[in-house]
Amino acid sequence: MATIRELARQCGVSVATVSRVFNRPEVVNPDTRKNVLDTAARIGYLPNESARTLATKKSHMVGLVWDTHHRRPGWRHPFLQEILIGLKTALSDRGYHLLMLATGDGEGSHDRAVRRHDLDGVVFIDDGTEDPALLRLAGSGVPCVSLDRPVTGPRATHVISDNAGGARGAVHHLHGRGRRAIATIAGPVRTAPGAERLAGYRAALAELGLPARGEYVAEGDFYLAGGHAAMRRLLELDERPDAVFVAGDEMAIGAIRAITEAGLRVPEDIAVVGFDDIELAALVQPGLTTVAQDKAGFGTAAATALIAMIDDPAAAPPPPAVLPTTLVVRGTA
Amino acid sequence: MATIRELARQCGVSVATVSRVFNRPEVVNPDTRKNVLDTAARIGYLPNESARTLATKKSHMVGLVWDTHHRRPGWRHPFLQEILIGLKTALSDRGYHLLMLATGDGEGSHDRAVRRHDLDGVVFIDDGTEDPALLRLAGSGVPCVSLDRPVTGPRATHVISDNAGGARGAVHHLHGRGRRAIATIAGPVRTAPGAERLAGYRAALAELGLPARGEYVAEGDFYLAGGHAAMRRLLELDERPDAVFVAGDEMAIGAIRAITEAGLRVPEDIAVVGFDDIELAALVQPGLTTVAQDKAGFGTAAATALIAMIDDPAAAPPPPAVLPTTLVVRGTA
DNA sequence: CGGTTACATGAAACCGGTTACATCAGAGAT
DNA sequence: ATCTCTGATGTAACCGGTTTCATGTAACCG
Repeated sequence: MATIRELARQCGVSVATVSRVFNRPEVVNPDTRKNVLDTAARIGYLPNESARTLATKKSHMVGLVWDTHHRRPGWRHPFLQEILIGLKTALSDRGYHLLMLATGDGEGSHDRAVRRHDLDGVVFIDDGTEDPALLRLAGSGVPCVSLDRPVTGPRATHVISDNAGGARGAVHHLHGRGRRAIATIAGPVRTAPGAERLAGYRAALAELGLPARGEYVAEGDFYLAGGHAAMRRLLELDERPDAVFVAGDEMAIGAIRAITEAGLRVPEDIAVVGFDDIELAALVQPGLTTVAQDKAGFGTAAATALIAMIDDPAAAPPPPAVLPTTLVVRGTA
Repeated sequence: MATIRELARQCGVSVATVSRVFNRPEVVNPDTRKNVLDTAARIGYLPNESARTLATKKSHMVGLVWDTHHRRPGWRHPFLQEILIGLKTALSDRGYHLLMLATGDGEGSHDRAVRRHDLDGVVFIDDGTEDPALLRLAGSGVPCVSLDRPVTGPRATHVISDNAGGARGAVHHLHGRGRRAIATIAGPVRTAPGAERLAGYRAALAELGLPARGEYVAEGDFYLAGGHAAMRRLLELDERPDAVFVAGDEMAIGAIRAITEAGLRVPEDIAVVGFDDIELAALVQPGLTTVAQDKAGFGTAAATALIAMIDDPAAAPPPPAVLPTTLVVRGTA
């Protein structure tokens, strides 16, 4: 394995010069530089990352923590792969790598791993506000960015969809289709997306001059069964709604199933708009009209924010990134 | 940040002793050991991974390479999250971490990353046989384990589902339901799963004494549209099949759609069995009967194989792990 | 022409661990 | 009492980079 000293010897220069060629090429004489680079390529020299990290305290690695044993067993993050791709691409463009730190390692191990490996930053994916190890991390001054949930810390920020705006757009769309009795199936209000989408629904009703009826708000759990149950409750109301804004696609599929089981038709009797645009939304029949999140945007926005914080250790954390949503009109509304 | 020398000073011992406490605790006096561990906990000492790696050439990290720009844009690996969880859990139990190395970095960068970071091993996820960088890697003597596709190399092995067995089971199941005109929609035969599932289908026909008709084999592409198109071809045959074994769930959904569009019913007119047991399989209506793969098993089997190779550098690579499949009977057959 | 300056480079300390080898005390053997 | 062996520990070199500081050379200036 070629080391920097070996390379220096072959080039007839000192190790300091070789190091400069790779780290601050502009300060070394162009001829020397070319010579070093050529020989490096010839003998297959690659700088050793551990040695660099040891000397500089910068690992060029960021940790990725995501919950492996989610609140619900069998839960799959709807966008994990897209987020991973976005993150990975944006990070590797800047010379960073991603180290996985799934929840469930020995207690409180995230912050340990960060210190042991000199990680330059961390991203929390759809998680983070409950685990004490994560709070400790966010508070410790390591650059952190959280996806889908706000997080506070001296060098922490987050990226989130425009949940309220997307919800508003959905309700306006239903109104535009002539619906007036518009109900909602909300996510758990203790989650940021759940609360924000509900707020957007209410804001839209107010803007449209529609009454805000308490019985038109059913709380679900973001899962299919919860959407199903919530819809059944809505169907039992005296004044049955003619449209539902559902705060998550999986719940929306459940809701549609409940509607169908009740002998009603979608969208003729009840129109449905979901939120997320999961893969399934395009595959069910009729196709689910839904508010699409910018999946790849999560990854790239997170990478951008993280790198900004890493590059300028003194600066304040960038403001939360709010990703625009898009209404995808298919068959259910 | 506490270093080993600082800890040694506070304990009144040498750095060598401290190092031994963490690496070969049995050779140090129990009293000394306890003293060192206690003070370590008190001052929050954590051994620095870069320094360890530099000294030992073992990074306790394994690379994960998976294709970010798959053959088809928008392709999502059906099990990525489950595999990741299985891998991560099994690896972190043994003190290893996962470093992500997505395809699409600068050309041929996988093997570079492996060398730069002194990675102890690599896992390829549903990928690997085409990229020259991966072949180079597998040939280079780094422990490699590939998921879903065979690989060869001095220290390479793979884990794969019992594709042939699963396919056989599916056909036997259809036969048991009284079907005799059993067609198949195969995956691309150049892929291992595609070829093996087709072989299993043929084997079952032979076992059951059913004729092997060439026109009953339609090749798909593992995607919904391909399954749809393949099914339409099967529907045009003079002797229409009364059952189809489809080598992938997504294709199966497409096939069912084609059947429905033709005015036929599933399973009454044509029974369908898929392969994979993707999330969607349980959510469509009627539920898709399918051959389930052991998703978490992929991750744990890969981790086990990898660690075996890492622990014994001299040994031959373990034989390929073949994961059993399970037939999940739902509504389509 | 002496003095300042910019530029290119080298020598050596340093990052924080591991480990080969040396040392030493005490137990057991002769 | 002396020798040997074992167990516990310490000394110092080493892993492969980065970076401070010193040095040398050539250009620039009044």
